Amino acid sequence: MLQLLGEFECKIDAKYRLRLPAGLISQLNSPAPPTFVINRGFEQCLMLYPEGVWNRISEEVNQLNLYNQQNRAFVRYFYRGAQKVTMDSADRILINKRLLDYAGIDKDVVLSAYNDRIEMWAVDAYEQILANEPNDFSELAESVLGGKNNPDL
Amino acid sequence: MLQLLGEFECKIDAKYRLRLPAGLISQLNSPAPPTFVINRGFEQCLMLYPEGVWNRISEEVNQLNLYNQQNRAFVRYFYRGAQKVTMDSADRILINKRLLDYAGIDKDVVLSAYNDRIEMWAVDAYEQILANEPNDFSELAESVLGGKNNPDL
DNA sequence: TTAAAAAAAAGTGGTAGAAAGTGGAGTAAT
DNA sequence: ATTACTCCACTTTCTACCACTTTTTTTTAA
Repeated sequence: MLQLLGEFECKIDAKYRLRLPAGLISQLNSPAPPTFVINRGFEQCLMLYPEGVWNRISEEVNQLNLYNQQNRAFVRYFYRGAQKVTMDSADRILINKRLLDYAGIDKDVVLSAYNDRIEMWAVDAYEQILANEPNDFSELAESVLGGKNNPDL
Repeated sequence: MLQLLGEFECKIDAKYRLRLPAGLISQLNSPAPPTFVINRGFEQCLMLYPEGVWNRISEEVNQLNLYNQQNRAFVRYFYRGAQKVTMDSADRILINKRLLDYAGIDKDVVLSAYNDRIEMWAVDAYEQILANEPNDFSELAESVLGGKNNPDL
C-alpha cells in the first residue's frame, strides 16, 4: 500500500512536459518507469494516480450498469478525461493542453502527494486554497474526524 | 477484457472522416484493422463499440421476444441507427452525416474512452457535461466505492 | 569546521521518427 | 453523370529520445 507524501514545486517546460521530482519517484518503489493516469480533479486541480492505484479504483466503477442514466453521469464524471501518461527517459510526463487549461496551469506547478495519489495545482491556485483553509480548519477537523476530544488530534 | 482509457481531441475532415488516434488503436490489441459499431448514444453523444464488444451486447438484446410491443420499442431504441464502420488505410472511419447531426458535431471532436467503449462528443458539449458535477455524485460514490470516508475519492 | 570535489537532481534544447492533418484521383454505386 | 467511398501521397505537427548545462546536495579531505 502506497503512502505518498510531500509537496514539490516544479516547472512545466515549453513543450508541456513536467519533470517528476526524484523525491517523489523514489516513493513509488516501482521497478520499471512508472506509469500514471491523470485526470481532472476536484477544485481545479489535476490528479495523478499511479497506474496500479487507478486500476484498483476503476475496476469497481466499471461494474456499473450503463443503461442507468445516473450511473452514466457518474462514470463520466469519475473519469473526467482520464488518460494514461508515461515517463520519458528524463523522468518527464507530457501533459495534455486541455488538462493544463482546466487547472489554469501555465508554468509553475505544485505537486502535493498524499495517501496513494498526487494533486497537481497551479501555484497561485494552490496558495489561494491554502490561504482560505485555516479559518474553518478546526471546524472541518471536528466534523470530519468526529468529536472535539478526538485523540487523533 | 478491454480496458480502454483516454481522452483525445480529433478533427473530422470535409468528407466526414475521423482519424482514430494511434493511442487508441493500440489499446484495441486487434491484429486486423479494427471494426466498430457506431450508434447514437444517450445524452447527445455518439457511441463507438469495438465489434466484439457490440456483438456481446447485442446478443442479449436479440433474445427478446419481438412479438411484444414493449420489447420492439426497446430494441429499436437500443439500436438507434447502429451501423458497422471499418477503418480505411489511413486509420479513418467514415461517419454518417445523420449521426454527426445528432451529436451536434461539426469539426472538433473529443473521444473519451472508458471501460470497453468510446464516446464521441462535440467539444463544447463535452466541456459542458464535465463542467457540472452530478448532484448525487457523492452519494453514488459512497455506494459504489464503499465507506463514507473512502479514500478512493 | 570549512572548502573543494563529486554526485545527484533540475532545467533546457535539438532532432529523428511517428502521428496528425489534408487533398486529389480513381473506382464503384446510384 | 453525379455522388459516395477508398486508396494513395504529401505536409505539418507532435513527441520520445538523447545530449548537454546549471544548480543543489552530499561526500571527502585538509
